[in-house]
Parts: sequence; C-alpha cells; structure tokens
Amino acid sequence: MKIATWNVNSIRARLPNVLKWLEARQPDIVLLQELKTVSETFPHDAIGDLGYNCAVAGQKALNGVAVLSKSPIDIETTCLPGDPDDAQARYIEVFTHGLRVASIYLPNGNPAPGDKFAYKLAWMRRLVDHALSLLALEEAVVLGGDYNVCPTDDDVHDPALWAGDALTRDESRALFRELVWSGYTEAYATLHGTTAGAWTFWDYQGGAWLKDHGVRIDHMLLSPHAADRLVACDIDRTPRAWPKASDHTPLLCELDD
DNA sequence: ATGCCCGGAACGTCCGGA
Repeated sequence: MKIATWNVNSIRARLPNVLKWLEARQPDIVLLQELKTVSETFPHDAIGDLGYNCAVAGQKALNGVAVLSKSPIDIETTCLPGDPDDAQARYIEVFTHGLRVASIYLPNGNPAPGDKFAYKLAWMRRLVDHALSLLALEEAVVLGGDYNVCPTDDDVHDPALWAGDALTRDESRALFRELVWSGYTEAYATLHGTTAGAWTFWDYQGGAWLKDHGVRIDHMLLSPHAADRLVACDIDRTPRAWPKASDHTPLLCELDD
C-alpha cells in the first residue's frame, strides 16, 4: 500500500493539481497540510468522487490538516495532546487501512528566537511525548507531514544561508532526533542513506525551483511495526513543476500489506 | 535599502509562510 504526505498550501487553490496527482498516483492514504480553510469548505465531494474518504481538521485562512483514505477512517483526535489552549489546526490522528496515521503540520517557528520559536519547541515537545506514548501501544504508526525541520545540513541547499533559521537550529534538530532515537524510523533517510538534494520544498521567491535551491522538511516517521513493512520512500517532484504548484512536493512511502 | 513569491481576507494592503 502507498501512503503520501503533501503540504498543498491551500486545498482550494490547489484542488486541480491535487485531483490530477491523486488520479495519476493512486495512493491508498494521503496526509495533507496547510489546507487554509475550514472543514465546511473542504472539497469533500471532488476528492470523494475519486474514491477517498476525508478526515479534516480545518482552520480559517491558516493551518489545517487532513487524512484521505480509500479505506474507512475512524478519527482518533484532531488535537495534539498536551495543551488544551492550543487552537491551531496542526494535527489529526486516525485509524485507517489497519494503521494509526497522523497528519502533522509542525509550526515554522520563525523568527527565532522569539514567541513563535518557543511555540514550535513546545509543540515539538508535546509531539515527542505523544509519539512515545504511541510506541508503548506496539501498533503500526505513521507520523507524516510537514515537520518544518531540516534534520541535518545535508537537508539544506545552502547551510550557511539558513544558519540560525528555526528550521535548522540545534533545538529543532535535537527534538527531531528524539523522535528517531526513541524508536521511530525516518523512512527516506533510512532507505536512501544520503539525503543530500532530496528536497521537498522550494521557495516561490528568487527562482528557487529553477535553481533547485530547496530544503528537506517533509518527513514520514514509522513505528517499528510499520517500519518492518517499509519497502520504498521517494519524493515525487512532478507536481512542483506544474502551473499553480504548491511550494512543497509530495513524499510517497510504500508499505507491505 | 527593500522586496522579490504566493494564498487568504478583503477590497487596501497586510499577515503568514519557510
């Protein structure tokens, strides 16, 4: 089975591209981020017509995450545990196709340091704590999405230019490493060994796509039961070249059924 | 020195993004 993650940067602005890509690739499960709309205006019908069920945690204008699946979906939660006052729609966790799956839109955190960076680190701490609790269940778990973290300098086209950024700072990387060291397998790095040049995001500005000036910030983390089934993990650059592209491109994982 | 590119909200620009 195939599971994908894609920050679409507005599901309504991106709908034609998303539909075209779903038809071409036929993933079984898709994790979406940055919907930038509420559930009421999410295009349930257009995506449903392609055979997908949709679980949506939306928000007006900002954030918003969803899980699409060709199998039935049971929603576990639409909030990351640990802060009842956090109203940002950045996490949805569901059961579908025999997996526990979360779509994650981790805070950007810029400018750093500052309030937004503190929010990012607090959010990551909550994610690590929750991810640890999920490991104890000994289930097949997939935590995928836009992590807004470049795990190493190999994951940035120009590390000097990005030094000090919230995506590359030691504090962000240390919390990402906690997820990996606690027992989650980062699918792309594990299968490919090197991650240099494996960008998933290219800024709209400055011709970054044409110059291939990207960063690798979208990741799929697998619990041991899911990692045992991992057979492939690749970045599909195709839709980044289409008109009206998102600034992110999809990451696709294949798991044994 | 500043903005550069986008989407959303909203209708004039500003915020957020990475």
